[in-house]
Amino acid sequence: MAPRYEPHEIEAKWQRVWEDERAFNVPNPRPGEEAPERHWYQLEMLPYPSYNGMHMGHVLNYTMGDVITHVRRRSGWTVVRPMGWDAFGLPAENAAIREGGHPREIAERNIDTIRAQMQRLGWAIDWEREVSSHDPRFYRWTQWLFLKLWQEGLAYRKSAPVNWCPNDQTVVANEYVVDGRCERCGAEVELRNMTQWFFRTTAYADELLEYPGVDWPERTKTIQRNWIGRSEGAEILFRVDELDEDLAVFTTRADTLFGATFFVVAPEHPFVEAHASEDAKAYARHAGARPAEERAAETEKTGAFTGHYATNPVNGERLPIWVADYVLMDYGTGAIMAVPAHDERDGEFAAAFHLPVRLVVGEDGRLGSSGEFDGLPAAEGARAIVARLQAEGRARPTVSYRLRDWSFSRQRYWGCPIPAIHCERCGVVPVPEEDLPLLLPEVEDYAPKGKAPLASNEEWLRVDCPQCGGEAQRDPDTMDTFVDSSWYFLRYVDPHNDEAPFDRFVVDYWLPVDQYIGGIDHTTGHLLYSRFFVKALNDFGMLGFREPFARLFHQGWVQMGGTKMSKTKGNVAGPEAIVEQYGADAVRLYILFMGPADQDMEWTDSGIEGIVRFLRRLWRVVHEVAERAPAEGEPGALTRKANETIAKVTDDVLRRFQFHTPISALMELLNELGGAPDAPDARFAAETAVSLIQPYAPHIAEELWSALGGERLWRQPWPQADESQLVRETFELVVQVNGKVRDRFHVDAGLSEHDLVARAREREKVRVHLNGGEPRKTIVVPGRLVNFVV
RNA sequence: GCCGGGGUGGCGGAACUGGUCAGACGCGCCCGACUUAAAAUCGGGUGACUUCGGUCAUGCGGGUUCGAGUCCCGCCCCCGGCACCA
Repeated sequence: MAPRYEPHEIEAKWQRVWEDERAFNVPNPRPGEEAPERHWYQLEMLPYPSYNGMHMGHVLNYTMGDVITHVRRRSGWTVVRPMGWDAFGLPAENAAIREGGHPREIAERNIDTIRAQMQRLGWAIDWEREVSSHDPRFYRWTQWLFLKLWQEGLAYRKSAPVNWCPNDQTVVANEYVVDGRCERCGAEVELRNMTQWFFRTTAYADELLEYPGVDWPERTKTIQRNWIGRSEGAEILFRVDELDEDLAVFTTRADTLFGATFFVVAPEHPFVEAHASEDAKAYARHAGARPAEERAAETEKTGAFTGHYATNPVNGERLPIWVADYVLMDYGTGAIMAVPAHDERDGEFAAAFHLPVRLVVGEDGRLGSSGEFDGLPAAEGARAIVARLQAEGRARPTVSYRLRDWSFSRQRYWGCPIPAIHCERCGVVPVPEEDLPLLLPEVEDYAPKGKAPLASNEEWLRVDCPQCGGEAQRDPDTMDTFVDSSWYFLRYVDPHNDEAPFDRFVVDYWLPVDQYIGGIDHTTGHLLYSRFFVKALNDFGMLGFREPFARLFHQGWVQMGGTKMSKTKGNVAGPEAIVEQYGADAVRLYILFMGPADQDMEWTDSGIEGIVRFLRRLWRVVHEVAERAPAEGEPGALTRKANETIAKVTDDVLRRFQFHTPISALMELLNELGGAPDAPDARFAAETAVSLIQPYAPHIAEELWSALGGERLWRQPWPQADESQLVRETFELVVQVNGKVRDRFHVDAGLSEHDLVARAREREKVRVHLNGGEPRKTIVVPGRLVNFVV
């Protein structure tokens, strides 16, 4: 009799063994010593410990990573699979304000809960590499990297309009403003002019458009490319004769220059304040104060004449200069030449203010009314016009981007302090490297008040200038948490390094990350920032690659009530209830069996019974086989089925990234095995089933492997399909007449096409449908079918 | 509007390069066995219609092909990204 299946007992037992035997701890290579050549860096996006526990979306994500880790490990790869915590950030801070307590306590409590859940689920993680962004041993190096980027000119300060969240009382990066609202809290953001720290992400705009040697989903690359928004065009200077001043415009349609009939500047353009009429200034003040969202939603064009004229450099025409809010200050030069005939928005404006319209590109795509350029195709015309103006010093080809530099200062407490000192005499001075980490001080009150909470900590704020020794002040802002997550994957592989953020030899060994798994919502944020960091650090000579993530997979959302699980919506389901009732193996199998991992899925536990039945049947059948004396005889159908399953599971996991179909295949194998537990190859089939299910359900697999007399399944080589067993000796031949199946019967696989046709024609059902006639055409698909066309 | 992804049984989904009557595997449902009974377990059935010969079925309409869920053209619907970006 088989013992009872007690998931809690066997799961605890094997988790202890794995820990004692350091089953999933992986050493780093050392220079001069031999290290495994086949290595694999398996990474899933690090969790944000804002919940007191994981939800099923996390479980899906990390279980997928776990399956890959096991299959790769057992296929001969040395797999590193670390884990850590994105612990800084607003949710912990807001929770602390709401509930009392310190954000550190809340973050660390949540980390403890999540870590315990992860361990309970039995994931193959190298816990000795655990890092947390709020740990001074980590953020010391975040600060160090900031100083490096600053020193190299990739971090700088400037006053610029930034997104201000009035609820969180802090700046929010463009990437995390959705529909004009703060992605975190949903409050409508305002534009504010503030002096902020920026990373010069635009320095890599062109390179970020390319993905050399990188296997990413097409849609992800498209989203990033849309976000970067590269347009080729030209900057053209228009002269304002009476002011003896030039105004630059950016255009992608230099071919329409002869069609310009007016000129427009953005309300925020310095020209308005300097030279515009009082009416125009009043308009600009009013328009500029409106939120960008509202401006964009406006269908009616509004504007005012400034009282000045700009001269079109190509034909000397004087164009009235208007101010209008449909022109944006932060794209191009904040000024445009308006061509109402060839630009929809300019056309609307011209209609509203009765301005002239002049057509200069014909139906045939060639220029007209354009002087010497008449007859040229548009693209060629644009080049020719820019070339002529360039010779006159009035134009140059340029490229414009939608991408903005990343503003990363936050007026909040719970983040990495910025190691910069403001000195009246010396300006902004870096904190000396030997003074790092610059510790986050304790403060009494970190409630947002519109200025950084650290600014109220006088004692911390006051400091001697490292350059002149005079009285100076620390920078009171903290860094965006996306700075932490832009390099955590580098620290994971060298987490205990006290000399540097990471060792180049070590990162060059493990990285780029072989497989990254995470949500597509991070496409224009974290994923773009991480690429920026890696390119910059490569330029600094700190590492030897330019892309952080070689392969990328986005899991679908686990939803409840049709929307993504979120704590604020209250639709969160965690694994604990199912773990408690059925064990970790059941949860792991069930979440992967729910459907294709890249598709959104509606959470329901109504199907868990099927998985539990499967596990119990597996338990019973394998024990039944283990207790029988092996039968004598030739391998048969079970051997072939087992080999087919090996091929299917391996291919699905490693090549197709499909995790639910292997479970179906294993169910099929078990169904066959259950029907023939006394077959001569039952033992082989049982061993194969247990071995193949190990990545999904490692605890029951270990236990059953022991029952079959094996040991340490996690160290056993991944099964290889025996090709010779995949070849069938007979197959079912389908016979069609005019494409309709009329008969099917088993034939020897070795028959020639001629024989197949002959055998097919003998069949009674086929003869009836052939009606005595001769087929006009016969199609033979070897190994499958014969089709007669009459 | 532009770009990307997707529409298959009551449900989740399978069918990987056009080729074994599309629907694997599981859920649900129905029937049966065991049981005093229930649960659990085990066995069987389950796309629709049917005059039981078949016929119709993968969002809709057309096309290519001996053969289309799979390829092509047009349309409808759903999801995601970008959007007054010159």
